Amino acid sequence: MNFPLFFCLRVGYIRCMSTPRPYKGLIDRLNDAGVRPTRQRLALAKLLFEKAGGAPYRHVTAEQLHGEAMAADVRVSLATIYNTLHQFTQAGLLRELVVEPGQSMFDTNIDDHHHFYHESNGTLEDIPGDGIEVVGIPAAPDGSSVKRIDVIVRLSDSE
Amino acid sequence: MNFPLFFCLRVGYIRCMSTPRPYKGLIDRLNDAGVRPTRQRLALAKLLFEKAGGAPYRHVTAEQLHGEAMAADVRVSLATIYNTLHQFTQAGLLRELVVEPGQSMFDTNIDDHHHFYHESNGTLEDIPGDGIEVVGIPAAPDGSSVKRIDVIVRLSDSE
DNA sequence: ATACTTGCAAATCGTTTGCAATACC
DNA sequence: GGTATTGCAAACGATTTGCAAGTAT
Repeated sequence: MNFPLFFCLRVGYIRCMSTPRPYKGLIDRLNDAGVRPTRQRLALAKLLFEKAGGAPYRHVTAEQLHGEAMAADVRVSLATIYNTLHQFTQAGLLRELVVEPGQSMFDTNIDDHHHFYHESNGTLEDIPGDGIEVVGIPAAPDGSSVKRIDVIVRLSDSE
Repeated sequence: MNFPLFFCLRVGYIRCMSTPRPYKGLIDRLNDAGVRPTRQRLALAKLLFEKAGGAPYRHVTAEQLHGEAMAADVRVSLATIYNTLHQFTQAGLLRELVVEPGQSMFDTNIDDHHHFYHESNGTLEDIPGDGIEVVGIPAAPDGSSVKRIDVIVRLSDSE
């Protein structure tokens, strides 16, 4: 009779996610992307994909996500954060952005779109894909093809 | 009588730069930019601004430049390379680009222009400023102004 | 049962810094 | 001569890796 074990698990789950029907949807999402839905990956997916305050998407660094995980009582090592972010990126769930030397940001918006970068506070803001367009790109040289275009509009405080 | 000393200096110079009238022009350039034309800064400026094979401009990393300096028998520490690259950038002689996580590139072209990035070999290629245009940028939010727009066209080898 | 994941701690990489020695004007 | 610059080696932060222990299917 493994009731006690089962009970423990439930408690663990409830503590981790704080919403009634927590990981439903996320599990499918991870499975569809081909990443095994482990406890920590689900917890991070929840933070990434469901915890966008008002905004539809998020831009986070590994350290930030780690901090959020700690705050949410989800014990995940930083190494796992990095692994997970890269796995998600490879699986097409995230997009990695480099805006400043020294650290990567991960964007939960994987559609074509571009970014404002607020230099004052290191924050990124989406520019909707149809709000901007790049024209006049010369043909890609020789045997290469365009994989993606990144546009970063760098903003500095000024009135 | 300091003839011998003078002689040594000449030899040093000739060894360092291998062209008859070596730093003329570069000295002015550094002075105009407000950086003192020291021996190592001149040597690096020479590598940066005069050693572009056929292309008008260069994209180098700190490590690359250090390697070139070594190869040219110019003894400069890596720390000085970094210092110099940042001083040149601040002085408006270079432009810093971040294309991949983990390292910065420095571009000797400071005019408005954008880049192809060849993911296969980590190489950057200029797209002339008038060969590309970004249209439809929403107004900069609140009290901020556009400082600069970076467009990176990422290329991957195909077929 | 087996292969995949995780955590930890150490290693690595690019970059920065403190400070004594040196070079510039 | 006085200040700016350099080199070295150590410090640093972000990221990665190796490996033993834990977890998913």
